[in-house]
Amino acid sequence: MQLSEQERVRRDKLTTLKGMGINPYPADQFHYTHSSTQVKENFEEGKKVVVAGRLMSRRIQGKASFAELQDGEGRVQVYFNRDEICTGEDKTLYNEVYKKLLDIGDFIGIEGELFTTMVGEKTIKVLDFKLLSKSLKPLPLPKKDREGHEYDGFQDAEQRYRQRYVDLVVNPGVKDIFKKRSALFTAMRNFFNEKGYMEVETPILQSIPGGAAARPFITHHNALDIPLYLRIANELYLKRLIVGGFDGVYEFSKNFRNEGMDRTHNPEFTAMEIYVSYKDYNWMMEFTENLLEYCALQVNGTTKTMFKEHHVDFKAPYKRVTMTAAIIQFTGFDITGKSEEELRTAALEMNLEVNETMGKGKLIDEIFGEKCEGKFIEPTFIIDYPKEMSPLCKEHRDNPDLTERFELMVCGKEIANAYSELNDPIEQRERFEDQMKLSQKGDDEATEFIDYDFLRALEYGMPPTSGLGIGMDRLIMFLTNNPSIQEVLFFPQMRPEKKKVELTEEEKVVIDLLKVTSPQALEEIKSKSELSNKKWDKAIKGLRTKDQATVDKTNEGLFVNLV
RNA sequence: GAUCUGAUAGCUCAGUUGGUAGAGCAUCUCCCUUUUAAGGAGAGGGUCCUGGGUUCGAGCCCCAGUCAGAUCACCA
Repeated sequence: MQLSEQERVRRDKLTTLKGMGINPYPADQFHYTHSSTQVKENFEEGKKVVVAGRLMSRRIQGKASFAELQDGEGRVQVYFNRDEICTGEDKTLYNEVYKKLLDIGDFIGIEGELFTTMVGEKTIKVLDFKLLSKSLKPLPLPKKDREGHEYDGFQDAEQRYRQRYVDLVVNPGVKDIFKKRSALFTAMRNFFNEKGYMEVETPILQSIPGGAAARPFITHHNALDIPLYLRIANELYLKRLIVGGFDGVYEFSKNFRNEGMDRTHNPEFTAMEIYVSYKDYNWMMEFTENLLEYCALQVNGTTKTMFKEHHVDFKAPYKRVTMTAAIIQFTGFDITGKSEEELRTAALEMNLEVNETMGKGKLIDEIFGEKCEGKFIEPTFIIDYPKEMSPLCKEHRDNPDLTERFELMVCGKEIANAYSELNDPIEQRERFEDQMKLSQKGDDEATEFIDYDFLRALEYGMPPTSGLGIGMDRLIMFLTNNPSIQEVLFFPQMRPEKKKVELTEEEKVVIDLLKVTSPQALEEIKSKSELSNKKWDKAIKGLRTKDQATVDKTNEGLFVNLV
């Protein structure tokens, strides 16, 4: 392993510590009495405390030193004085252990008493300390001056996401995002549980990926010898539970979609779905706005928030705009009663990219998406979607072309989607079949599987039900003013880091030959390499175990491939 | 998938027309008892993302690639 000088120095210190009889990774529990915030909030001059944390900065001035200790809640200043720590003749603990063998990043436990410095900083005077865990890699050290300007920040997005642990240690704002994320989940759970709805779990491995139209990840179950799909949605399973007789069920659902990645899409993301029996989408709208108002308050302490340049207020109630009205408002075009051809012509006149595979629903969605969606900044319910793009939604009670569906738009983005759920099993079957036709026509967003077990469940009877789905990642992006989904996920998906592989001299010879042409006939490359049989064998086996090359047997013979 | 931008010390970043690789912080050594981004003095630390090419000579120019970011496309 290639070590930097600083890493070697820290390993040497580790050895020295062990040589002095100090265990750098002790096993025993460390009993602390106060957290950093408790120290500051319940501050009393002269009070004895025991604290633990990571050493984050040091200012050494000879026989005295100030340092900062960081724990789960924040930082507190500690004061090391040689003669306080080493009361006798032996000054090793201060001169050697503290000054020379500790580093920024080490975890230590401290026993001390509180005092206020001349500059007024609440501080712990160290009477004794103990190394709890030695850190072998130097942390980046961002610093802030009095005006809040940051120096030497750890800001490179790639490094921050790949090494989130470092990001969290060093950038306190990052921790706050995830505390808020957790607070949001707690708030929703409380809101639902208080109303008597039950949190449930449904399968992530599904033999039919249903409930949405999206490209699934596929895997294989060996014992059953069948394909299984990672869920793209949990909707159909939650409705089965409503059929089974629960009044309200909800699930925070990790969903997986094998589609593009960008700052608003991660291959796995979290949705919350809730289904409540005997309700309709009008009830659900009111429920949703109350829910979001409550969540915003719990997370931020206020319903008002900023997202980029937009001021957003989650205070209920929100405006309701029909999709038809929205399209008229922004394009002047009335979609009511229009045929597929008329819609396509209108879309073309608006310079939208449309094609023959698009049905009515898709065309309307395109017009809405391009011309209207981005215009709704304040939370707004868009209601009454065309039937064709909502295969799981009940037909509108007043208009058979529409469905009882709403989406909640915030800052031009969808964050919630809800229906009066379709519970007519015969119509549901027809809608699925229509989707199949769209799919065969080439619409890759249409559902291509029919879940017959779900239809069977509906045939037993599902009460009138309203369902709501909320994109949790998106919502937390809005509540924390983060335009990138990667900032609100602890570990966003990244391309794997390429490990640099150490190759032997013989292996390098073969790789260099493969770089010229690949695949190459085994006998040919072997003679070109001019290696002995034994060395050749070792080299090619080495390359195969290091995943640098493969040997493939074809009708033409054996070939070596560069990976 | 397309376009643009970027990758240099542990971190943040300079690097001129192609001519010995730089700064601040961090690290190491020495001095220093109430500081708060930053006390003083000195020292060490580099696969300039990778692989080719041009050239007497490449961190810099050319080609190919890797990774990331932004914009777009895609996305119930």
